[in-house]
Amino acid sequence: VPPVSAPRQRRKDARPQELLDAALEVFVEKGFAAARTDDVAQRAGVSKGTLYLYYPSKTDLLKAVITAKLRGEIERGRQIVLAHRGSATSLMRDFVAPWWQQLYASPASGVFKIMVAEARNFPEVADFYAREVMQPGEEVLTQVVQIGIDSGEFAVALADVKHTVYSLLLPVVMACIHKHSLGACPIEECFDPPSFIREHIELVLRSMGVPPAASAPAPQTLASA
Amino acid sequence: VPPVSAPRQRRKDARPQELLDAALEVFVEKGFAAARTDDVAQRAGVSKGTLYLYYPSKTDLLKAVITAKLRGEIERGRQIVLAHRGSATSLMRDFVAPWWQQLYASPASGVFKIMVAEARNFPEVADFYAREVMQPGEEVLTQVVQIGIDSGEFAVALADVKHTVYSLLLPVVMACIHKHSLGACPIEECFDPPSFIREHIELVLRSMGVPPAASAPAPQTLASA
Amino acid sequence: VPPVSAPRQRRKDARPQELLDAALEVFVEKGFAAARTDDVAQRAGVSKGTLYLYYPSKTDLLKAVITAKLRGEIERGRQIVLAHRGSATSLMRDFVAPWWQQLYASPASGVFKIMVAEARNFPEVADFYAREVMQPGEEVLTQVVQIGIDSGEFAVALADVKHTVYSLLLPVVMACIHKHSLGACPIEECFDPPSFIREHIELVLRSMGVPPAASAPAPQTLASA
Amino acid sequence: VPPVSAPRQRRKDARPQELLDAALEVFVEKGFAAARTDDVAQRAGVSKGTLYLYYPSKTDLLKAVITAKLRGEIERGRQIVLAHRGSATSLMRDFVAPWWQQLYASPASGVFKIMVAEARNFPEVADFYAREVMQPGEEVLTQVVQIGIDSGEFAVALADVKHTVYSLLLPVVMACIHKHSLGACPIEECFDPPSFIREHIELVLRSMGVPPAASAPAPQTLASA
DNA sequence: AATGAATGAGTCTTCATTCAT
DNA sequence: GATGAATGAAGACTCATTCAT
Repeated sequence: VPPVSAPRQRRKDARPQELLDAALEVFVEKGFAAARTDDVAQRAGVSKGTLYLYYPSKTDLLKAVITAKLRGEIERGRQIVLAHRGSATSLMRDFVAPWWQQLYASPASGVFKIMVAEARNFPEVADFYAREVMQPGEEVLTQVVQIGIDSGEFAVALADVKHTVYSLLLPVVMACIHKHSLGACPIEECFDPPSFIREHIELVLRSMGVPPAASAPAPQTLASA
Repeated sequence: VPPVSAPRQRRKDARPQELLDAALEVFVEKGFAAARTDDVAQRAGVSKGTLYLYYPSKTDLLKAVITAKLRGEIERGRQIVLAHRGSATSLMRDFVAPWWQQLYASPASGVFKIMVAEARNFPEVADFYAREVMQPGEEVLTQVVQIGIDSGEFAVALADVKHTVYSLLLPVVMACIHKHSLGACPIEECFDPPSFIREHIELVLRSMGVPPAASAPAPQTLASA
Repeated sequence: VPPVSAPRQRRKDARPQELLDAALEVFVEKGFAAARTDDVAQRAGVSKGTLYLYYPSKTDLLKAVITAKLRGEIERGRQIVLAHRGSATSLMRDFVAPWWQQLYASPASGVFKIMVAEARNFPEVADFYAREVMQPGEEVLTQVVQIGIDSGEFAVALADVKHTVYSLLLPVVMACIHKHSLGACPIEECFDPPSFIREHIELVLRSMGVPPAASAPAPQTLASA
Repeated sequence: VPPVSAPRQRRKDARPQELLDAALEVFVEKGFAAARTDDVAQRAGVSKGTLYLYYPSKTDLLKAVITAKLRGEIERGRQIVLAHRGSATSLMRDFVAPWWQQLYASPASGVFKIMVAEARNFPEVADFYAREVMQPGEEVLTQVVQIGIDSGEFAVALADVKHTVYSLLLPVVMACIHKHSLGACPIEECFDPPSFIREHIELVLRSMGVPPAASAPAPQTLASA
């Protein structure tokens, strides 16, 4: 009786994902242009030739990395907002914050660094990112803020909603980028991203007139999510 | 007969600066690894060989670009704070905002993109940046916030001052980076950075309990919406 | 119950020949160096690995193609001459011409192109070709011409018999080569090889003092003009 | 006083031709696909990089070799025919024969081998060859034969002129190709191309009813041209 | 000081060949 | 026998750097 699934076959199915993981690591570490395809292959545990069995060129690998790693993240955010039934404040504190904390913690956070570095060299990738990531991402957050305004929770009368969304979002994206650039250098630094994300959201809520959360333990609970 | 200070002489003295300007442009556009020294030389109007008369290698050129373009910016910020005698709120609205708006508008804003992309590949550059740019930059802003707290203008009881500074600063850095990556791609986008910077500062001030500016600023804020 | 001679078995026996056919096609089309073993295998309807079950290397495949495809052709020519009992003129018109027309029409004509291209890279193949194809080929034709001279049909007093044979043979070989190089390109061209072969033989006969064919052949010649 | 023309500069001007010569040699020897750019560069006495300063790719080098080496040859033939005032027979014996003998002897003869091998892989090159070499070449010969027919020297009533031209031309082209394939292999062979070319032309003339040249020494004189 | 021709190490990519299934 | 995933050596091409002029 032969084993149910031969390792060779299982390998073949897993390869594309393994290669994407390896490529993400190397591209984030070195930058796309400075990354060697050898390194990607080696980190995935295969030879250089194997890489080309799955992706026809280094550039195609880049595109695959970016699209594969981001599609899911945005959809997760949209689901959170669609499913929520409570207050906008709770949505921010109990769902947006953990979502971002997990995004920051995951390797996918590196994609922002790649995007920023390579957008001008690969216009198609930039198009994809603008259309499939940035736009839906902004829409989700705009919806959250709008819910808060409509319910009277948030007071943003004086400010542009779009700019509020940027004030809310950009620091998180910047934190993701920082994690993989200066944050990865051996420089002493006391920066706790989960806390920062939580407090930043709190700061924006405060700016919209939302009073601080009732008790102290609450934030700690969120941090563990 | 006074020497006419031949244009050639003037040219020669200006060379290093012209080369730095060209290098900044090309590095920001293509990324350091993908940038060709040919392009830098050509954009500076000299031959490739001439470049090497002034900078011994591409990497040295990178270091020179980063150090030369940022030193002044930080010092400007420090001077603003040191010289200021009025309220912290006014400091934010009347000095920090214009400073950042000018930084955003200047080519120096591109250095953030280069830094983010190359920090891990050039640890010495990262060290310089952390020591000479990030740390002083944070100090200056921390000082401003502290002035506001000490004078009773700002209420940041629940939040870490460091995190408040990050909430204040990161969106601006992110905007600078965006300007030179996706913002430079031919994608339709309605984003007015000077307005955003002003409103973002206002948002942070509001989060610290500072009431909106009396009369003049408000219409401007609305007008930009 | 008689065994039905499973198609698989028949297939297996035919494999080597099918592979040679496919290899000939691909080598003639692309040239040996530019031909990919993948293409050969695919055109033969097998996997790349199977190719190596039958031929130990690409070079061995080349050798097999050349030897297999030419051995028969020469032998056919020799048999024609040996078996013939009539005049040398009739031998040329009624047997050599059809033989060459068939050779031109068959895929084997492509071997000349391969040989010409690869002789210097594969001296052993060149040796085989010189010994097994060119020499016997020349011998057969020399014999035909000699028969004509001996019988008084042909007058070649001033010319070397060897050169006469070359004058007779080279255009046909060249036509075969042309068929698979420029003749295969989408270039408008009005060239009818069977007519040319017939007329070329007639030209050489005329140069040896043989009068044009009496009645039947002439109209055919004119018709093709 | 510096030397009038620096060797560096003189070198630069000569490089393209030196590279073409080297490329022709290597392409003819190995075939285009099997030829290594390193070999071409080395044979021209430069480094691989230098090759790419003058020709942007291996394919462009191929095109340049073919066009550069053949343009002149055809023009030479046309000039011969245009300038001639004597009999068509003398044109053939005294001008076409030496022209072909020189072509055979020159490195340019190798271009036929390259063309035959690469026509299908490089349609543009095939187009150029068909338009700029084959067509004018045929035209020139057709003109010669037509002159002979019109003046009553040649009797080709029964044969197609086009086919007569092919009978005349193809053996010479085939001889050129042979020189660089099997003829270049270490195979004993007694083949004297200049004699063959002379006798082949004589054979074709004879087929058109032209009597042999008056005296024996004449051919020898032609051979020395 | 300035030039730009030349270099050659380095990288992406291909493909003949192998071998576990 | 048959397959096709995997390999890695080889080759086209790039580009930072040098140096003769």
